[in-house]
Amino acid sequence: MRRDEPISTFLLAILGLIAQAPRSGYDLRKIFSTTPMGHFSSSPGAIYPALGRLEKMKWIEGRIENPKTLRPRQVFRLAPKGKEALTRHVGQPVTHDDIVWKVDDLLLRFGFMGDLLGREATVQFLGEFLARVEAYIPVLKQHLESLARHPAPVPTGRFALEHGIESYELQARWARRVIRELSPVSKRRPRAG
Amino acid sequence: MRRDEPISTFLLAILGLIAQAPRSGYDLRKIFSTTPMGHFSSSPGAIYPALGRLEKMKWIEGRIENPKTLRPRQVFRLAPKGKEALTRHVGQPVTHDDIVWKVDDLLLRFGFMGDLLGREATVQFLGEFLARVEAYIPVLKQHLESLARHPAPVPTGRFALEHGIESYELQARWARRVIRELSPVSKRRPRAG
DNA sequence: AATTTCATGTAACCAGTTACATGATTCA
DNA sequence: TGAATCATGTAACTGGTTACATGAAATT
Repeated sequence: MRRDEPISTFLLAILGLIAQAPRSGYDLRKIFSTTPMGHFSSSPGAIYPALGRLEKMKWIEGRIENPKTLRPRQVFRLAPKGKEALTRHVGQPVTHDDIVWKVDDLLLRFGFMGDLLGREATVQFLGEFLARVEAYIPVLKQHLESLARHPAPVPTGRFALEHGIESYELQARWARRVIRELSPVSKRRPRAG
Repeated sequence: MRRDEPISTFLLAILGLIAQAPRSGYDLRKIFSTTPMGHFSSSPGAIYPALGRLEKMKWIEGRIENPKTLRPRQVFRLAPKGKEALTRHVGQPVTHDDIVWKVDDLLLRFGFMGDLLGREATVQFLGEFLARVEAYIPVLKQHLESLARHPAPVPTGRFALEHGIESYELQARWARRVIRELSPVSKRRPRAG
């Protein structure tokens, strides 16, 4: 078995967007530069070579729309190989390192997951996510304590770490909420009485 | 006037840490790999060349500790030019783009700011940060509304965006709290009665 | 005696940034 | 008529990743 080629956050974004609907390089640029999705800025020098690579790997395929014009618009759609790779990637288990170094990536994977994996797998993903986050918070609090032992006149370092901790706590709350909303309530039991 | 050479998040982290105390490449690697500070992973292939560049720019200067051994430990301290550049960089005004694409960078700047700029400038920075965040939240809510108009069976995209909005709301609360804590309360007025 | 930790670095590769280039079409 | 938008791309540069390499000192 060949090992999976790793999918960077940037490629993930491109693949995910193309999975939602066929798109051109220009479409992607617009999305990256105008919507909250994708704070990966995107210059043509990043997008077009990436699309070229994905096409060469047979993960996407381009179809030229107006063949006669000089610079015809080329729309890419996801090829079976790409769909397989993308699906496998977003469904990967959540690791500790993901939580510490790649939250953005996790959130992006989550954002595309609904259509690709369905409800059950999504809930499972959130469960793993929640467990990892809950395990990490105490570690951060430990660091905070040792930081607090060296007081500074303007302790911005400590405040920054507190911000980090609060962020993870928020993520845990968010995950719990979404799990709840995605779990079948078997038609919300009517109030007794 | 020569334009400032831009300081990447990675260089910022290195400079800020060296500003706190003289450190070797190895020290930095340890910090990046073991503490919550710096989710910029750091391989030697990133750290050592970066230190080399900073030294060539005269922003830091290295002092070799055990000159006789084959691989002597080299400890870097911040040079005046580096301190000036770092101070200028962290004190830069908070822009909209920072809020959207470089929150990590902002938090890092904030974390180092206490020692470099003092209380007043820090509070001002937080004020700008808060204003930008408060201005951005409605924009995100707008996007959320338009997303909500295309319902999906498992709307993970919508949930991801909600996560983003909640994060910014948290940041606003955090900023308000820290501003409060850093503002001189003129000795907390004793309760009347 | 073997493993881990301290400590620094290089080389090949890959990918992203910036700036440049082209030219049609639509709008003011 | 001039500006903005649509639309795609290349070239030079820079910097980060991975993997490799070296070897002393401390620990087990």
